[in-house]
Amino acid sequence: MSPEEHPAPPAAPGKKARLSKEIVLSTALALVDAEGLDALTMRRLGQELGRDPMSLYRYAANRAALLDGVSELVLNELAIIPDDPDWQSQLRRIAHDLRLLALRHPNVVPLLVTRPLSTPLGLRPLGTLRPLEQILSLLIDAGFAPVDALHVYRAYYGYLYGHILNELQEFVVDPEENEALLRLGLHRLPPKEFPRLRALAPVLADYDGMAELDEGITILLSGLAAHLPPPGASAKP
Amino acid sequence: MSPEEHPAPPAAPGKKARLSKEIVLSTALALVDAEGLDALTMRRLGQELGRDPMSLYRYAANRAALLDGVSELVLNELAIIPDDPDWQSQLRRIAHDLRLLALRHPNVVPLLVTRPLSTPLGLRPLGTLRPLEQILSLLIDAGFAPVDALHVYRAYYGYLYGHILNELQEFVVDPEENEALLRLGLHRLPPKEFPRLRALAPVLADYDGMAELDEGITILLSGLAAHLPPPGASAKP
DNA sequence: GCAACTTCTCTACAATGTAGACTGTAGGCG
DNA sequence: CGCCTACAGTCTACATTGTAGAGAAGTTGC
Repeated sequence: MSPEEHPAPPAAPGKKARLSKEIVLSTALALVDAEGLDALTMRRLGQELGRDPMSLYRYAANRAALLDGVSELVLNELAIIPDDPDWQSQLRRIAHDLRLLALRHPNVVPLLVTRPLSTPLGLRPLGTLRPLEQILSLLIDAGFAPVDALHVYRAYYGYLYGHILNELQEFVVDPEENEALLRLGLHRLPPKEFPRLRALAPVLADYDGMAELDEGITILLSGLAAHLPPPGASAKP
Repeated sequence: MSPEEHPAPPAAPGKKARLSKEIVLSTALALVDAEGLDALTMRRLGQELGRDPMSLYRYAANRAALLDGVSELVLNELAIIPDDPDWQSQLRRIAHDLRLLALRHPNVVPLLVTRPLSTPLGLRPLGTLRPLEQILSLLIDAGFAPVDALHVYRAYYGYLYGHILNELQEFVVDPEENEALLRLGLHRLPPKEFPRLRALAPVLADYDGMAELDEGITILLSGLAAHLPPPGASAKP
C-alpha cells in the first residue's frame, strides 16, 4: 500500500507526473475522440488530468491553440514516405490513409476543415502544413513542374477532403435499426418533395466509402495525368 | 414629423414591426456576413433587432436551430433549374453558382460543412437537402440509373465542396501587402522544412479559383461519363 | 540553505445560452 | 362594452464557459 510515495513519474498513471504539451494534447485528443468537441473544455480537460484548469495555459495559449494542437496531433499520424516512385499510386495510398485517419477521429474532422478557414496559411500550425509540403515535394520529385504540382495537389486534396466530408455526413445513425429509411431518418422527409432521395434509401444505407474514394481518385488522377504536361517533360534529373 | 404615429408596419423600419422567422434569420445572416460566426450571439442578434434576446426563442428553438436556419437561407439562394438538357453543363453551371455563393458568404461555409456532420441526413433542415434531391433528379432525368446518379452526385459534390474549402483557405490575407511571401504569412515558415511551399508563394498568391474549379470539374465529369454506363443505357423515355 | 526559476492553484469576473415566470396586447364572444 | 384566451415579447436568474492576475508550491543550481 504505497499509493502516494512513488517518486517515479513515468510509470505512475495515478496523479502527479509533471505535465507536458504532449500529455495535454493527447489527453485532449482522447477526450474529443470519446465525447466530441464540446466536451473539450478547459475545466473538463483539467479534471481529466487531475490538475487545475488554469495549469493548461502553460501548454496552450488559449482554447484555440489547444484545438490547433489537436489538429496537428492527428495530422501527424499521417505518414508520407516516398517509398513508391509512382506518384499516382503514392497519392492513392495517402488518400486511403487519410480516409482511415478521419474515420478514426471523426470528431476532429470539423477542426481540420474549419480552423484553416480562420487562419492564414503562414500562421497555421506547422504540422498541418507538412502534408502539403510533402505532397508537393513528392510530385515535383516525380517530375512535375512546381506550378503543375500545385494544380495536382489542389484537385487531389480538394476531392479527398470533399469525399471525407461526404462520407462522414452520410454515416449511419443507428446501426441497430434495420429499415434503411428509418436508419437514416429519411422517413421524416415529405415524399412529394424528396422522391429520389427516399427511393435511394437502401443504397444510401450501405455506402462503401473506400470503394467510392478509390474510383473517384482513379478518375481524377488519370484525368489529371491526361490534362497536364506529362511528368518529366521539363524536369530535373 | 410623425415618426411615431404610423400604424402601417410594412414601411416602418424604425423599431416595432412584429418579428417573423424570416426577419430573424435574414438579420442573423447579415450579422454573420458582416462580423463572422462568433458575433452571432443571442444578445447581439436581439440588440440588432431592437428586441429582448429571449424573444428570439419564439422563432428558433435554440442557437443550433438558428445556425441551421442560416445555412438553409444561404442554400436557398442556389437556384437549380433544369433548363439545360445537358447534365454536364448543368452541373458545371451549378458548381460555379455554388462557388460564388460561398464567396459571397464565406463566414457561413463552416456551417454548411460542419453542421451536417452532427445531424443525420433525415433530420437536417429541408432546405439543405433540396440541392441533393434536385441534382439527383436532374441526373436521373438525364438518363442515369438512380444508383449511378448517386455516384455521380457524390463525386461531383465531394469535389465541389473540397474545392470551395481549398479556395477559401488560401484566401489572401492582406491584399495591400505586395510581397507574396508576406501576404500569405509564409515568411514565418522555416525554409529548411518548407522549401517547396515557400518557392510557390507567388503562384499561391494569385489563385484563380474559378479557372481551377472549371478544370477540375471538366476532368471529373468527363471521367465519370467514361467510367459509367452512358446515360440512356437503361433509362426511362 | 537560500534564491531564482518554473509549475500549478485559487479567486474572480465577464460573457454566453437558456429556463421560468411575468406583462402586455389583440382578437373573439357574450 | 367587458371579459377571456392566446400569443408576442420581456425580466430576472442561473449554470457554464474562457481567462486575467496574484499567489503557493515545488524544483533546481549554487
